[in-house]
Amino acid sequence: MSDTDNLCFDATKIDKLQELREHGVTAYPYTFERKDTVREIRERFAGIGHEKSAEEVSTAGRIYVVRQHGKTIFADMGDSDGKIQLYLRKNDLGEEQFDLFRQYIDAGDIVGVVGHVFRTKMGEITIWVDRFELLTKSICPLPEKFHGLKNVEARYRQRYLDLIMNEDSRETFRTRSRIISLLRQFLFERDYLEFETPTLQPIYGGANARPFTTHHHALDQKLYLRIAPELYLKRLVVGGFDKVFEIAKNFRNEDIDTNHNPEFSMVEIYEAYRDYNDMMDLTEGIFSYLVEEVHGKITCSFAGHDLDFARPWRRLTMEEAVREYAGIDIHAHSVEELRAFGLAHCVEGSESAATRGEFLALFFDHFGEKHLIQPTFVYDFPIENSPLAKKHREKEGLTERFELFIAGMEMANGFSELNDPLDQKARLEAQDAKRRRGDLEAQMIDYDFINALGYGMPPTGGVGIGIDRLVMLLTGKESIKEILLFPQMKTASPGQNEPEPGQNNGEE
RNA sequence: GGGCCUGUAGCUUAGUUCGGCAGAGCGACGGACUCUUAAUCCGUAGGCCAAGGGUUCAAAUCCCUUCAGGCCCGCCA
Repeated sequence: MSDTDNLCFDATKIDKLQELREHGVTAYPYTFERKDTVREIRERFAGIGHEKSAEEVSTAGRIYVVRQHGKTIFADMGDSDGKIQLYLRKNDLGEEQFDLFRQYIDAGDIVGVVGHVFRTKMGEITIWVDRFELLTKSICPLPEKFHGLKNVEARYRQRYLDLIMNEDSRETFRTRSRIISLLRQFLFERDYLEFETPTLQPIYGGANARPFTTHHHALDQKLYLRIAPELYLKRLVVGGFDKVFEIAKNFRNEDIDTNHNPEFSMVEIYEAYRDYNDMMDLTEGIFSYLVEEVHGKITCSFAGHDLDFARPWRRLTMEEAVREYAGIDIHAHSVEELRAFGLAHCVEGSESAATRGEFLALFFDHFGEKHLIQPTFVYDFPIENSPLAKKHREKEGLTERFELFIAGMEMANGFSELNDPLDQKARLEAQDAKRRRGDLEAQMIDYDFINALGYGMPPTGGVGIGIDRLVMLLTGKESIKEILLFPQMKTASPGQNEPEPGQNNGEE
């Protein structure tokens, strides 16, 4: 495969680079003494008039547009949080430097400038450049200055270019960074400890999902990329850390769509001596704090919905949700009647479901989820699909588990953590039996985890919050690809995904 | 897995209905211009119309296959 299939280098720009070197110009110097950012200059000189400032400024950034006017040049330069106009004159720079800029500095290049600030006749705050230095020569053409980079696929595949060109995209990822930072701050202020647990796991667990597999050569052992950090974080609670959390990348071998990426971020939080009611309170606290910090108010709009995060939020049991949205009382009917109801309404899975609990979950998924627009906790899940949640203290066949729904999306999942080692052993054995029967999403038995419970885990509440969906919500982006810097995309050009000769690609 | 839609120059796109020389703007390159800002003016180059096959005197356009992407549904937390 030739270079030109993969590279967008511009022959003219490479020629310019070569000529610059012949002129003794260093195209890729090592440093530049930047004393001011664009934002600082804009703030400090907000009141500047047409007279040049006495004070000298020194800043650096990427050139976006060059407007040549014979013996003067205007250019727009931007750094990570702003753009500013440059003004260069042949009189000031001297013929040699001026011609160097005119000939060789293009949109896309990164330069450092030293000069004074003034406001042009048209009112634009501008740096009157005394001297400049090429800091990085760009040899790829920049997209068009006015329309920018719009092509969705190119924006995802070449995110760096998207970020260079689209301020809206930069703003989205600034917000993402801020959300994660605020989340940490919220938890640190409440004395939670942040830990990192293994991503490569010999036994996967903590969720129902199909894992990615890999192989460790020296150990000659199969390993899985984690589908959840849950079982390791609970070991920490057993070990005596009462308030822990992890912001974890999880990996699930599933299809990709507007709400799912194979690797995604989640915060999982565990706290001893708390139950699922406390974790619902905590979840409310986190979301309402973030909404208020990011939006400056307790509401936000998403996908055409006006969402109100003022506490307390609606809480209803799964039975109540099914009664309200499916119009059927689970307990008033036999399993046969429930099946007939399910079949009549084309509820997926109705043929094989065998218990009230299974029908409860099926009916909720079918009728309930899409109606839950305003923040709503649904709680008390059937035991059948909650192998890590504690049995309900009063209700037979249910667990103390909740999920949070906002705008029809599942945003969080938590429970009173199962800490009875014998119960946990039985439930994981049941999962493993399903797995051996071919259920690709059922869990394995982690005996070491069961053993840890055997030493005694205090009563514990836990919750996992999907960070990507949280960021979608707070940035108003309806596709997960818009809020992931590098969403998973199928390899575009043939040959790029093939293993190097003589190497094992690590797949099982 | 199913449905709908998209792919034309570096970027943004017209042309596809109804087959008839592949067009524009920006960008690039050369030239003019000392307060412009989507600068302006003059000139030049740049295309295997996603890939492959078919129908036709003639295909960007019609048909088939493939690739990549978007949206919706299914599966999935």
